[in-house]
Amino acid sequence: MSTRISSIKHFSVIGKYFAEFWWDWSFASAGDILPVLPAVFCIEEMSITSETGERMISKNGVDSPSVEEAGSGGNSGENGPLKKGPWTSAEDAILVEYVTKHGEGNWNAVQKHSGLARCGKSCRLRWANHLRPDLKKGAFTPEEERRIIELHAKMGNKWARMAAELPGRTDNEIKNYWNTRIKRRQRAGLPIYPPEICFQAVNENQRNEDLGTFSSGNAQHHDFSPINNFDIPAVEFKNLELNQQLYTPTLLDIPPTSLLDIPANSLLMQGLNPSYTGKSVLSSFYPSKRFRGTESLYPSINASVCDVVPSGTQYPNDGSVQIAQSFALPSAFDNNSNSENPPSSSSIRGCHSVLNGNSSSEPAWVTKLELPSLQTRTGSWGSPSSPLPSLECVDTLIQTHPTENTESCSLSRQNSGLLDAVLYESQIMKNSKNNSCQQTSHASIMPVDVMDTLSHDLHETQWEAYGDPISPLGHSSLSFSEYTISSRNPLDEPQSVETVSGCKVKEEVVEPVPMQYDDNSETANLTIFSRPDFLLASNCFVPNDDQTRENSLLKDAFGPFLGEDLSRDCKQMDSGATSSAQGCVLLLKQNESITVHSQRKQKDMHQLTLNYLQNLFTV
DNA sequence: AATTTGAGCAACCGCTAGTTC
DNA sequence: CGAACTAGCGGTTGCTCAAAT
Repeated sequence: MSTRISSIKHFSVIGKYFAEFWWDWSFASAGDILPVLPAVFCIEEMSITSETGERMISKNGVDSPSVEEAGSGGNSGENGPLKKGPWTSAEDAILVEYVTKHGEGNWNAVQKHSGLARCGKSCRLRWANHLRPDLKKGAFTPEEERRIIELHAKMGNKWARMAAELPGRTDNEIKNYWNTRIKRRQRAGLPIYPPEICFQAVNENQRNEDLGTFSSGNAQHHDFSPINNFDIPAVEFKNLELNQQLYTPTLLDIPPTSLLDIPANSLLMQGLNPSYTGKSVLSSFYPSKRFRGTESLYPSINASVCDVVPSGTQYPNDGSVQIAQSFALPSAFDNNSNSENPPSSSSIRGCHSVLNGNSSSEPAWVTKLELPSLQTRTGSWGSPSSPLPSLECVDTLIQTHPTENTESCSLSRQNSGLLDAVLYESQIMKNSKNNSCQQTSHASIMPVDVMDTLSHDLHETQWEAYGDPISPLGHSSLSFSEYTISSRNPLDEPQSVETVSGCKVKEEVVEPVPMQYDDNSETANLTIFSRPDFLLASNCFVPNDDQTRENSLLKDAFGPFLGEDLSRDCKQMDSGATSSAQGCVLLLKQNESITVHSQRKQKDMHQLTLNYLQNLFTV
């Protein structure tokens, strides 16, 4: 026995494994628990003597009670310090016994009545995550994994709700799984959502819209209807190694990998159409935290999407300008037409803390990043929901045709940073200005009824244009069609990775099955709403009073920085046009909120933004 | 064989929000 | 109405273990 135990480094490990055994064999009924306890104590006692109680010191330096203490309530914690760190089987037993007797709830009473030196919260977590008899142990099954992906595509980071859909699984478990999966797939350069999930979610969203959810204009339901909940799931991108050197000072103080993880081309696509501005990139900057009930996550976006914008009149045909709009904040494009979401006095309404009424002193995006899932929003937003193809999807799209342009190898997103990618795309856009002109002229946002009637035409013209494999966006939209169809196993890993001129690109196996958009108005509509450049509609292009004020701010803020170019740009904005500068100024304004914490950050960001714009204008 | 690195997991923290008293 | 309690969330930390170096 001692040999067996000595092979296990920590008694908590014993407890862990024993707990599994214990539950598997002893939890047929709650009444079966207690007879097992002596065995638990026996093993742990031995492990302590053989391995010492090194782990009894918790990380905060509080002496943890020994097993005996925990078991006997020697360090009850009612007056003494509460124990932290891994739970022992003895503690588990105490907790289980307590819950068996008294039921769940009133967790703070556990400590008082059972002598367990754990806070109520810890007890609750332990019970919920490990001791509940209905918990499923072991790794997720493929089916569960598939389900998690699906659910995440619909719900975002609603771990508890996801857990509710997966019997026996806990939110923490799912969260850990998801985060691990994200990391793994990011490392592998894979899209987070498998293509079929993308398509499925988009389809579901569209179906729901067709059922009238979005026309109800009722925000009360969106929290109950995950699919319609435009909640932005958190997607963590911490470990992607791309371009860290270049951006380590980081634009906007966003962890560089997080920003860069947003595929440059998706930024570009957004940039190509200012309507894309408000959400995917910026929602990453302004992640949703939990919001409940009637809260509208992005009221300004809400307003923006449904506004009518004359087509083709207000977008400067300068790709670089438009690109910069990728960085604009939602608030910049909010003309507050939605009475349900009155204009905020803050010009940075995209900021989560503002939206949620929180007065966090720190911008939410300093520490949190989320990417949009495939969710759409409906309800109070009263707008056609925009089933966002995940950025990961776009990411994959980018990689689908890596050799279409030889330049992509020298300046591909894979090998260069965001700025490089932007510059690269700018160059391409210059080369295909005619194309982009045509494209952007269609890039305006119109209300859903208009969209309905025009979607067909839009598709025929714009979509084809996007499908041009030579155009800057050609590969994107084209491959999106392919992408959504060509999936095999959603969990498939890439078949191969090939290197083209030093650029590592993932090879996607694509079955060239064309979508019949034209024959299916629903699908066509879906296509339009799914299009990245449609998704982030903005009403900023309709000048109003707010706009005028904004533009005046622009001039003030950017004049000294950019001189003639920007001044010209701002003048255009005075007449209703918009500009990259607008977004950047807002970034600067946003950055001012950082100043409280770090003038250095602000300085860095000013410089970075300035450099960015200068690069744009000089490409 | 020793060390390093990274994945996976459990647990915690800080916070917000809902519910109950 | 406010306090206490609880649930939930996002993020983080620390640990173990296995693979890589």
